[in-house]
Amino acid sequence: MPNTVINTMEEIEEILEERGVRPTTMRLLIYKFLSEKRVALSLKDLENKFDRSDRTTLFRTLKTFEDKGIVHQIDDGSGVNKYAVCALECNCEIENDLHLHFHCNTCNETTCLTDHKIPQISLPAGYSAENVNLVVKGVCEKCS
Amino acid sequence: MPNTVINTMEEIEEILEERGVRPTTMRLLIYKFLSEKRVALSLKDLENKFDRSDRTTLFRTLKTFEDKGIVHQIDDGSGVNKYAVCALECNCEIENDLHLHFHCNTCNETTCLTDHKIPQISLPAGYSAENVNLVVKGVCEKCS
DNA sequence: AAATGAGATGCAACAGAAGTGCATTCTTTT
DNA sequence: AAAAGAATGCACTTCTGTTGCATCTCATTT
Repeated sequence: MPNTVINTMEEIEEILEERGVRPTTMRLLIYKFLSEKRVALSLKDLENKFDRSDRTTLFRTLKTFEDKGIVHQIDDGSGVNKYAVCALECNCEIENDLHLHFHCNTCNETTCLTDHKIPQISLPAGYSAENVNLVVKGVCEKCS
Repeated sequence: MPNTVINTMEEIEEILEERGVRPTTMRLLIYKFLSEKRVALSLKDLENKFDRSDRTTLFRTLKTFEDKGIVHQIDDGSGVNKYAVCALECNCEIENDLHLHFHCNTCNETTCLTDHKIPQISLPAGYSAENVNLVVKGVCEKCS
């Protein structure tokens, strides 16, 4: 979830270290960029922003962040993976952090609607859920 | 949705013609194959089945079917697009055909749970929904 | 401070899926 | 049968994601 709070570099450094990620300059900048955006970002978005850094570095940074629970990946159906920083309490667990995502067909932006939890879903007998992905597509506030 | 009913070739021919799709031999076979499967199929699945036909033909057949409302596309988060034949009454409209999809992490199969409609979702002011995609991941009946 | 070593970064190359242009073949219509 | 239009097949391109390996950076140890 994109934080509305802007973190200082010192705070970001703490966040990364808490999760066992070495706070390099690039990682701090990438985290800062992600956390300032209200929307989920793709690798391409990072490439455009950090054009002096290599694709691979950005790619691996996202993977590292994901592995360590710093960002979560979003599949909004656009065909490219997007990422948003997790809320503080978020453990990306099925019980407590399954919010829905809204994908705007006009501006192509994907927003985390953290306040909108996914309703309880009943499954047929024999099926067990581990994860739920709910993406609503339409027109966002900005574009309507 | 994969029909449980097996259609005769004559019936399939009617279905295609009703939708304005010329019922060529390949298209009949592809529809038949799709409709006999309980699960959504990828382009690769069709390639494996119809190895004497060209990828492009299969690709374009799926696109044509999708455009004409004969199949619906499913993004189950596996990274590849999958397709399943629509139910008879399905117009892929938000009001009446939004069922959920279940993706099994073990067998990698995606099933349409047509009986499980997507619950009503409330959106913040200014947002309007055109489409909803709900994929539950976990372990299916067969694999549990 | 210099050496060491682990981790981070950059470059190149690859893999898989999706998509397009064009020539050829098939079907339907006249 | 000829013509027109649609379907198919082949080759090629693009885009995203991914990996291997060499190099660089930084923290730690001596």
